Amino acid sequence: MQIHESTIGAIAGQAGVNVETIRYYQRIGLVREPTRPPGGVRRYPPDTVERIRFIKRAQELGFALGEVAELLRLNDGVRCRDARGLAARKLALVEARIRDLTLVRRTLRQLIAECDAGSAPDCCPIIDSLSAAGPRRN
Amino acid sequence: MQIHESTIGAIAGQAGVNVETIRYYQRIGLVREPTRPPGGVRRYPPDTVERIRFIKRAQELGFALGEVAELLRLNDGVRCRDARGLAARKLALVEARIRDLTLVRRTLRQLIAECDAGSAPDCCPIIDSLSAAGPRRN
DNA sequence: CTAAGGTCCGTACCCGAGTACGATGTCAAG
DNA sequence: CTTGACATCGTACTCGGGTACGGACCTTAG
Repeated sequence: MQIHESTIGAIAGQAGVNVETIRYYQRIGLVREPTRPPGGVRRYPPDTVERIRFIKRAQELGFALGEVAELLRLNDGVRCRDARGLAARKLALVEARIRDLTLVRRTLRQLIAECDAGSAPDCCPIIDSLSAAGPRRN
Repeated sequence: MQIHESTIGAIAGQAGVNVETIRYYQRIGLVREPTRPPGGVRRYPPDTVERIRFIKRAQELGFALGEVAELLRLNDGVRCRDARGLAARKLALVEARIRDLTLVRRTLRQLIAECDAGSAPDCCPIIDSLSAAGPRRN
């Protein structure tokens, strides 16, 4: 009952998601749906758990499910050349995000420092700083 | 007609958003709705544009509108102490995101380097790396 | 004054990412 | 063999973040 179980519920438990979530991922093609033995119950290979954990992890990092699907195709597909391009595009995306967040971090740190200095009567000039850092990029 | 306009359409134009979006922001309390002169049309103070730009910028940086509302309260509110705490929590969040993304960046770089090396028959071990970096944190 | 274009307002719709639910089927332990 | 837990499936609902639409009203240029 241990080595081969992996019904949907077991998988969900191990991956820490709702059964419905797995069903949803199957609907959108993120997780393969094992063929069902006629009049039986689907059994999932154990790496399904890893796959779902990967999805969840990537999602936390700010990838939408569509992007996650692409990332997974890197691995699933044999098409290494496509993969490289995809990874490169993703990398650029991630780097941009890091740059932006680094800016936000600096702003927040300054804000906190100013608050701590306790000086400013107009403490918390966060809007000014952020909107200055903002659309001026264009 | 220039100096005092700021009808909703003008504001939307300057901020680069849809009129409907401003209406939406008003519904959810992100943007103040100026009182309407009876049988007339609302006029918006020019800083509304800045506010909306700020919202859009913060959103791009990964803040949900609810979080943006909190950020804005930092500035609107006189409650500097609360503001500091809020900013500090936001900062922690941003730092965590940066750390995570830095990991992803490294993974993607490695992946690309490996692809370029052209060696691996199982090119693109991105799932392995990411899921290793992933839920193991628990 | 009138016509065009903008505002106001409510309501409905969209997408992404799930969650919930109810009917029916399957499986395993007692 | 029955009972209870779980699986399957379809459909509907939720929530965030908007977009679209239609009818009424307002404003302004010609």
